Amino acid sequence: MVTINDIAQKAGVAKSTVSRYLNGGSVSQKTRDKIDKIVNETGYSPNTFAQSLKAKNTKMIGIIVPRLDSYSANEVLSSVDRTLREKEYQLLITNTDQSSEREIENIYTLAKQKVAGIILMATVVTEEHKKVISEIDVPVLLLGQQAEGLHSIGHQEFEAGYAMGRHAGSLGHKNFLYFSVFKEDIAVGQHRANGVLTALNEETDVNVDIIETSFSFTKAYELALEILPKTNATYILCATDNIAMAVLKAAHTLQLRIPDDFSLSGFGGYEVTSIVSPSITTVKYGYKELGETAVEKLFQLIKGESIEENTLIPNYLLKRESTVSNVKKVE
Amino acid sequence: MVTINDIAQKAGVAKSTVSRYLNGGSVSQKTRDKIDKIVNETGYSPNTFAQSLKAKNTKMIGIIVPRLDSYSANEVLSSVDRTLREKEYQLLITNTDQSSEREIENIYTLAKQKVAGIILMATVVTEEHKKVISEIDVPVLLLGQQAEGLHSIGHQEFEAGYAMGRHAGSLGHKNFLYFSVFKEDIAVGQHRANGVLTALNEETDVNVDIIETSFSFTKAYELALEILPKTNATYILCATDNIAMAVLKAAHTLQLRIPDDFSLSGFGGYEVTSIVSPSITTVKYGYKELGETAVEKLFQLIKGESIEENTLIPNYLLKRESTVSNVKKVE
DNA sequence: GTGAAAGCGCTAACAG
DNA sequence: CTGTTAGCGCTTTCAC
Repeated sequence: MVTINDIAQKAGVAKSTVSRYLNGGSVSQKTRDKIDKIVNETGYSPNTFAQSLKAKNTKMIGIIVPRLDSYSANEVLSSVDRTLREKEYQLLITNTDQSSEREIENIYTLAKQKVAGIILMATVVTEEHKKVISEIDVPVLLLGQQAEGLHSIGHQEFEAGYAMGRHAGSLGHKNFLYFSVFKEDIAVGQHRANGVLTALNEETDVNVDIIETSFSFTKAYELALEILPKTNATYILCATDNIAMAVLKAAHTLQLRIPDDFSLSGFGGYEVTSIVSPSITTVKYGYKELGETAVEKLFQLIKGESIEENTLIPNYLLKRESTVSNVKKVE
Repeated sequence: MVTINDIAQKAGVAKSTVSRYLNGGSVSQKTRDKIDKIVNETGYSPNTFAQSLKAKNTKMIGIIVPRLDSYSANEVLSSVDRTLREKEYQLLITNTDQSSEREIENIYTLAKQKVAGIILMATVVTEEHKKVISEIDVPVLLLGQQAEGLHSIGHQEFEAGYAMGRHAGSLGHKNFLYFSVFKEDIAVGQHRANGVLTALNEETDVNVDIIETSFSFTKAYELALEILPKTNATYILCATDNIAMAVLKAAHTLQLRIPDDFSLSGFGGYEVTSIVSPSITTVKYGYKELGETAVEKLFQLIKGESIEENTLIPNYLLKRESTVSNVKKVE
């Protein structure tokens, strides 16, 4: 391994001069050229660890994701990665497999690695999270959820839910079924759901059943198999596209037709919703923008600038084949 | 920041003793307890960089992926991550956005970070790759491709192609269309394709058209829109599930029916192929096993053990609704 | 502009 | 078993 000492020696200068050369300090053109040559010859590249030892932090950003096999997580990941690369930062991705405990663990691990900042895609933010975050002195940006006292960025969940609720209501349906998720998930289980329910309650004579399921495709599928035969809903709203896909599959299994037997919609704007038939009405979230803005906000945090506690990214409704007017059936 | 010195001082021992305590050296129970207490009180955790400075390598494995938004990449990623965690290793994921140049770059970056080993999901392995890999002295395991002189692990591509070809042939079709990918991709563009063609050529009186497309959904979709109306094939094989999904969508757009107008199959075993209707015949690859075995092999490499140059993971055919016997149409 | 020297936090002989 | 003593490769004063 070639070190700064080797370079200094070969160039006949002190290693501090090489260090200056490396870090843009003042070095005469002559010395610079000399060192340049040696560095190129040897292919020298400074030892990141030795650098970090002094520097106290690195050009790395850590991101903690609940799962690697989720469309939305990957969209954000791609976007964050791209944005970071422009800034010559490295992304360190760690996966928690949806374990809250592992989230805490990973915050520590990343802090130890001296990442400059952490983006945390938590599902649920506990007191313990807050404690750990305050202990380490690395800025943390919450993504997708909010929590008091922590900086966060996320989607306009209420607005998304509301837009979808309006759409559903405007089609003249009266009986709705909403596949929601557990309330501990503030963003999806509360804000998104509230948006949906608020809009639906603005309609007259409507009946809304709410059923709680999880983000798991399989679980949602099994639940749908059980529920679909019993419900009289003519419009089924699902809290995520994933759940909507599960309901679609269940409908298929049960030989029910969408949108003839019932309308169906999801949330998320997953690509697959446009491929299946019928294509599924959904809300397209701004994952790319979310990733970009997250990085921007995190850097402001790192620089010590003060930013608003919570940033929300807009989204828009995509009306597709899976949702139709209820009037049709009456005709 | 609390350092080993602080601990040593507070415990009234030398820092080397603390170091030994940390690394499982021989320390008396009494001293151990004393240090234990201080460590817990202070929440001390050793500085990874200082450790790495000496150790010359870290408990991190780097993985270079061509894209973050691909099903197969994520399956492997999940599996590698899980396996690594059991060994208390961290995964450092870097993304190349399918740029070969960036692959080279990332190999360097990871080597500089002193990862213990690198898993490279390359699409094409150039001479430059080989050069770089030989320069750094970190073991590299190629995943999904093979190249002479490099250790690799991948799928049984030929066998997969052959199995699918047999299936297609056995259904009595005579006119086939194969959406392949560029030949530079050895695994998919050559081995998989060869498997398909070999099997198909064992049939009599068959006609196989080959059309080259890319891994991009959109590109495949547009190409399919153009090709489908012209072809007389009754069975369309696609090199990936992604391409198959694109063809499915194109068929939909063109109001063609699958499998009535033609049978369709993909490769990969993506979850979505079981959700759409008709469900799509595919080959289920062992992504999980691939990830696990990759880690295992990489660790053998790291330990300096010699392993076979190339390891292949088996897969199996999933017959679904999208492929039916040609005889049907004659009836 | 440049060099000498003092660490950064930790590990690893080497004595004792 | 434990303390002393060198470094690991690099950055950063502080004189010159």
